[in-house]
Amino acid sequence: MLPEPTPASVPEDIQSPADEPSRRACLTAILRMAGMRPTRQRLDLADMLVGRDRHVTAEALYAEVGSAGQDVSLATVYNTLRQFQGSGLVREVGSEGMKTVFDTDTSRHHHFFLADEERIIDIPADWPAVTELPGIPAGYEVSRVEVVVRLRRTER
Amino acid sequence: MLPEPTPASVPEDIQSPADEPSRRACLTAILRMAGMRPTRQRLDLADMLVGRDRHVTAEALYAEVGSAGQDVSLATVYNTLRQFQGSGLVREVGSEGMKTVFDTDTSRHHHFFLADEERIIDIPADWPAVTELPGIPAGYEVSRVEVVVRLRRTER
DNA sequence: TTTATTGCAAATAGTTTGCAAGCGT
DNA sequence: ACGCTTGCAAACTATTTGCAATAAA
Repeated sequence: MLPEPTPASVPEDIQSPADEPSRRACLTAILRMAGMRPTRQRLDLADMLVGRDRHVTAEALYAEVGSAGQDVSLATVYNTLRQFQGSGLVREVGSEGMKTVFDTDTSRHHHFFLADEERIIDIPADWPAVTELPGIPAGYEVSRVEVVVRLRRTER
Repeated sequence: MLPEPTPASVPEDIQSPADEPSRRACLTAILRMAGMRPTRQRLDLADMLVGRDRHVTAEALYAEVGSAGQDVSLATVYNTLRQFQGSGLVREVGSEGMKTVFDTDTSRHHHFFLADEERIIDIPADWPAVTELPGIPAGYEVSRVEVVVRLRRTER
């Protein structure tokens, strides 16, 4: 998806992985493509996220960036994560809005989630949602399987 | 699951549905069974929830109970919903904790959720999670299907 | 009368925002 | 220089909690 950046000359006085300079160049290109100025803080954050396989909270990323010597304010971490989200660099997990929703039907069933209307509808319990489970990590057992089918209004 | 309450004599000077008094008796029994004192506010809240098919937020329930003339403080609504949840009278929907989690992998895939450890693990994208969709309400289209497999440590 | 429950206000947690100062182009 | 970004603090939203007053057993 990304063009390999031209390998720049690599100085040796860097304590990070060997491909660090070209990685920075790559990240700069990505930010530009997304219409964002490649500021120091955006590069630092992108560095910890792009191409890595992670699940992070704003708070955790803030702590991490801080302990790495770089310095990015918490507000900027929040704002930058939202910008990255807007550009498809990261994706929000779960998050059915911020309020807790309680369901009076406590039996096994799944949900339609109408984001635009802040509304939740039950999917009938007899729907064969998940017929086969993925391999569970050792030492764990399934406590609940929840399927959320997010709906949006059809255009026109 | 509940024994039918003995049908009490039903006075006629009540503006609620005809079975209201026996319903209150039933709710009282439920609260007692759950080890809660059947206070006025708990009965009022249980009345709007038990046996009805609803998805409510604390805020919405508070507004509703207020506009119904009864009066329950917001804090009590919150606390009572948690108590009801503990007794299995209601169930929390979704809610993977309160912090927003961002995933650096933006491709289609699902998640294991380890509640105890505040940790999320990707389920490999090739897992055939949902083979068949439920009937979608008219006027809507699916924007995303998300499966959360909640795991807990196996005891011992 | 003893113990549970309520309501209020204050505390907390997570996140967003306004605005002056600073950086990228 | 011009405009986007940052950082700080204050604002906000959702929820919990401490505690004195009150109601249930």
